[in-house]
Amino acid sequence: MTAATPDTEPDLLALDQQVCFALAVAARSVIALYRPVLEPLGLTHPQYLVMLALWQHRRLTVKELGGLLQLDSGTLSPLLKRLVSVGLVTKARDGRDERVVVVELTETGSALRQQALAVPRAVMARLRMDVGDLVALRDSLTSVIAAATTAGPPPAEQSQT
Amino acid sequence: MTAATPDTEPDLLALDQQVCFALAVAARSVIALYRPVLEPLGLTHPQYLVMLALWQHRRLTVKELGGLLQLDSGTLSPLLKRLVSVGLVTKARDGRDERVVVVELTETGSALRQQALAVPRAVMARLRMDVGDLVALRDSLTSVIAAATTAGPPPAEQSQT
DNA sequence: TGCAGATCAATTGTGTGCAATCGGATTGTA
DNA sequence: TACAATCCGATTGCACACAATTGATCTGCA
Repeated sequence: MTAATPDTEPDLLALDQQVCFALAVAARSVIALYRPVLEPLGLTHPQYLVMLALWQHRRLTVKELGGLLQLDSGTLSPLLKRLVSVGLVTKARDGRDERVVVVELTETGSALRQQALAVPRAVMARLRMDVGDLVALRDSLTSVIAAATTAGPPPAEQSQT
Repeated sequence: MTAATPDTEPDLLALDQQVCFALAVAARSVIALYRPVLEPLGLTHPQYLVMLALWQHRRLTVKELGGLLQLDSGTLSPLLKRLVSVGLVTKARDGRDERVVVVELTETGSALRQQALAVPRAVMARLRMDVGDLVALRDSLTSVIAAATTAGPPPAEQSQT
């Protein structure tokens, strides 16, 4: 039980640090689990996420990709450049709006999906974990993402000047 | 739309991807919450974690730091170099074992703790989130970290020792 | 004593991730 | 038609994060 004493402050502060540190370590650990599985495909984890988005949508602008993956162009530009260099995707400016760059799968990129289908199972094999725990984790993560992304800066600053 | 069909295989595979992606996004989002709070202290989030460890232990070897934070020397070396350059910590080789590098707080580094005490509260103010959800998240994360770090490569290789 | 193997930190190279800025293109407005 | 504001992606600079290698040191064993 959570002792409902008025002085719960210290616990909350400690909890915050535990959660953030655990979040960072967990993300790195799970991504590390993907590494050997993705290595035969020649993909890093972020590249795998980009390919997942393209396998689903076939054709996306850089901005759309950034929205889906929560990444900006500073990260996506070099990443896509590498995917282009290995022949998995193509980049081309949209004729109707020359500002927009459309990313599209190549034949090779589409074909890679077949090998990628085995990835989730392989990762799950390494991460032997209770399904219920996994569902609970996903729900918790959804809450944090919502709280962290909607939360404006602090509560609200009184305008001064 | 969570269809509870007896053929749960596809759902599990999809869930797996959601979890890992959500983990990456959540970690980045929460670390982004720390950024403006840590900025007045002149610290990045990984640097803040190193300082937290030193405020607690006062004196640690690079290896001990790596064990506590789950980071290797390739990450810690340049990070510590920056903390040394701004005068928060010192590095010195151990006299008894010249391979070991001992990291220690300077006066400035110790004094910074006073300002850092306000950090958790400020982050919690930005992350307006139910405490129960936070506890659930921490517990879930603990499970994943345990599962991801203890899990050897694939299921099991035939012993060859 | 002497040497092979292990340990530890640093370094190098690659790949994200983010802030800030730039240049080209489009859109709204006068 | 001009022109300012906006939008979009690329680029630059900095800071992790990890694999692989290197160099210095220590330890165990013959």
